Amino acid sequence: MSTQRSATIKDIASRAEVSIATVSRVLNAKAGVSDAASEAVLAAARQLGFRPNQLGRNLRAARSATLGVMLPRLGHPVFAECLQGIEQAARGRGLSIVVSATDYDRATEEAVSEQLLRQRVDGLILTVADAADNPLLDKLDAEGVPYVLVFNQPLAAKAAVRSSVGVDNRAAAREMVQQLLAWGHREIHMLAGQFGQSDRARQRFAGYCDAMQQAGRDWRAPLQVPFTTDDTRDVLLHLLHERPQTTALFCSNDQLTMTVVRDLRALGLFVPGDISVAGFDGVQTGALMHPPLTTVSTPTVQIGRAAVALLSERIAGAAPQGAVLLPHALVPGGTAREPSPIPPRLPERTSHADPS
Amino acid sequence: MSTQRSATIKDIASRAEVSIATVSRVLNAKAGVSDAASEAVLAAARQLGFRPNQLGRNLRAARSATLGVMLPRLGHPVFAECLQGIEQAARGRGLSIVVSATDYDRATEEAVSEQLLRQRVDGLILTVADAADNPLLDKLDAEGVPYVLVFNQPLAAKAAVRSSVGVDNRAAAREMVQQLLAWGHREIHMLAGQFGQSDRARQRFAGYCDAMQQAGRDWRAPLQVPFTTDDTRDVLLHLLHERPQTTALFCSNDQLTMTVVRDLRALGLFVPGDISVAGFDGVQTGALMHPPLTTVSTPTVQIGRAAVALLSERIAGAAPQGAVLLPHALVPGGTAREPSPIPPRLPERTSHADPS
DNA sequence: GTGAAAGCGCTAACAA
DNA sequence: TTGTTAGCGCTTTCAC
Repeated sequence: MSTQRSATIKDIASRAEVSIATVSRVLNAKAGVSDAASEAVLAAARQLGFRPNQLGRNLRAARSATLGVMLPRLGHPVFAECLQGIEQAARGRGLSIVVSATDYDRATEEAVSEQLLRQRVDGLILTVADAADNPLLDKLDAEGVPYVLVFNQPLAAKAAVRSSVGVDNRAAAREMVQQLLAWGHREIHMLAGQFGQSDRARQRFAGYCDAMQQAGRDWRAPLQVPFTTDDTRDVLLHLLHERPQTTALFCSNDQLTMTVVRDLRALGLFVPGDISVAGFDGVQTGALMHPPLTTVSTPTVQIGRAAVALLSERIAGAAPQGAVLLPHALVPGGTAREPSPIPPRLPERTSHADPS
Repeated sequence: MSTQRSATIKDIASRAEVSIATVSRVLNAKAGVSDAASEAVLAAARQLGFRPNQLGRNLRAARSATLGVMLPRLGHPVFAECLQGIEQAARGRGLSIVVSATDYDRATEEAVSEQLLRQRVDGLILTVADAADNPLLDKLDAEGVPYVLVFNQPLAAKAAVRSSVGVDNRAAAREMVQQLLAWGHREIHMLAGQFGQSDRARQRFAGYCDAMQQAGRDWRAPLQVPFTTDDTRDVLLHLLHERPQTTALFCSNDQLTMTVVRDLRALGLFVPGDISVAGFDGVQTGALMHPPLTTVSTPTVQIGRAAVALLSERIAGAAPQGAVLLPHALVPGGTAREPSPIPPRLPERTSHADPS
């Protein structure tokens, strides 16, 4: 039990009978110290159980060797995997990360980033709810704070001044929907998280429109499902009665995809026999589902790693690199395939608002 | 674009024509400042876009308002959810968290905790690979560092000097296996992550033994599956040929459970028709599986929140509270039920080491 | 009600 | 090769 304050370089200096400058030099492995002094310092440090105080160092250096990370949710598989990549890369470079969640809330984004900046993090890695028109990013630009966006794809207009890492959401969504069309689906509808809360969802919707339009098919506005929704049965029933020719659904993220697959099944529909479902993200558990999710896999961990690499360059003085797009991949999975020639028998339209 | 150094209280002082002491008092809302001075300071701060430098504050206060968090993996749903709880609770208390992963590696645990301590975090929230005999924890105890374990259940002998939050792994596993026995299963085997890397797995195994022994059934050492394994077919084939009477499997974590369910199916077995599978953790995606996982649900988010609360008390000077056990719950799910009267036809025993 | 000054732990410029 | 000293930004005595 030691409640005593921990040793400082001063303590080492007096014990080793040298000056604090010499102690500092030895501890930082600077040249120009005699072997005798060096050994004495090292010995004293060991005896005292010396642990350098990073606080002092930081203040002096006016940097913290720390990266600020700000993500919407930490428990969400996509962000959790990305965070894993960030942490790993940061640790590899001797950097710490201080992590905050924003719950997709602008006010929280504002508060959290301010807190991070007060701690003088060397730079920021962040996903904002909406990068398209975001005062916070403008502020960071104006202040010259080094940052890298993850998952957000900034508008082309801002690409010159902003760095980001992610996938090409629009192109990837287009490819996925093109695949559905190639399988023979004609009426495909989209379900998405709320647009106001996710520019990714918007970009993926744009990709869906691209593909449908190009194929000469009608598209409709996506059904927007709040992030908190964990029962999509009513939404699905509504959709399927209104558009009974629907043979495929495209979901803007895999959390939603898994929920939809479960709920379609709960409504008595077979996936993919009666209806095909495709997703986006490629979360790990998707591959464990039965059937495995048909989805767009995105390199979440690598996105995190790349963000750290990019941010390090920015901190070192490099100019913003614009949007770095990492490769995605279509996962055939088993929740989507050619549409059945006979349309499914639709379930009764009863409310499931009160699940039994 | 402002590469200029940011304003300090000194800048405010000269602009507001007061002393830095007054500035500090105003910014910290201390009493005893005239309205005039107060307004002048606030105005100057606003004009200069002042942002308090936490680094200076920390050095002076000899505390960082930061909690260190050290977990085996950040992408793992259980830890990710826990981290979400930690972050949320910390943010609510105005604390930051600096987060590191250890990859279940002792050397990394050592290095990471040292790094955290150098940053003078006010306390530590951590999951170690093995809390039973851990030099790092002994060191933290000796140094009087406030910390709270999450998920680890310290030995009773250490309960007086250590704080931890988790579930009663042994009791919960016992209940789950008792449930399987109540359904009529007689030969139940366990699959687990590697013991050396997880005291949780060991405790859950102990619970399995408790239940089997109490029911007068034989139990066997669990099949240990490395964390990196994502194909359990060979392990399962081996087990099922050696013990063809097996009707139920108990897995020490849900990641493993989901993999096992998928692989049994790949081997041509029906779950739960041919064989029942039960898991442990209650990860969110488990409920989206088809059928939903039969598992022990654990309050991962609350564990994180409780850890922050406990740690705050420890930092404030409270004595260690020993092990806090949060309630778990048996989730009936659909991957386990009464055993089928007719034993399943076993698949051929061919190697799947090279999956097609 | 206010200000001057010390000092938290550290690094680095400068002098010796 | 070594030591002295200033100072990073802040809070907090202590004196006025």
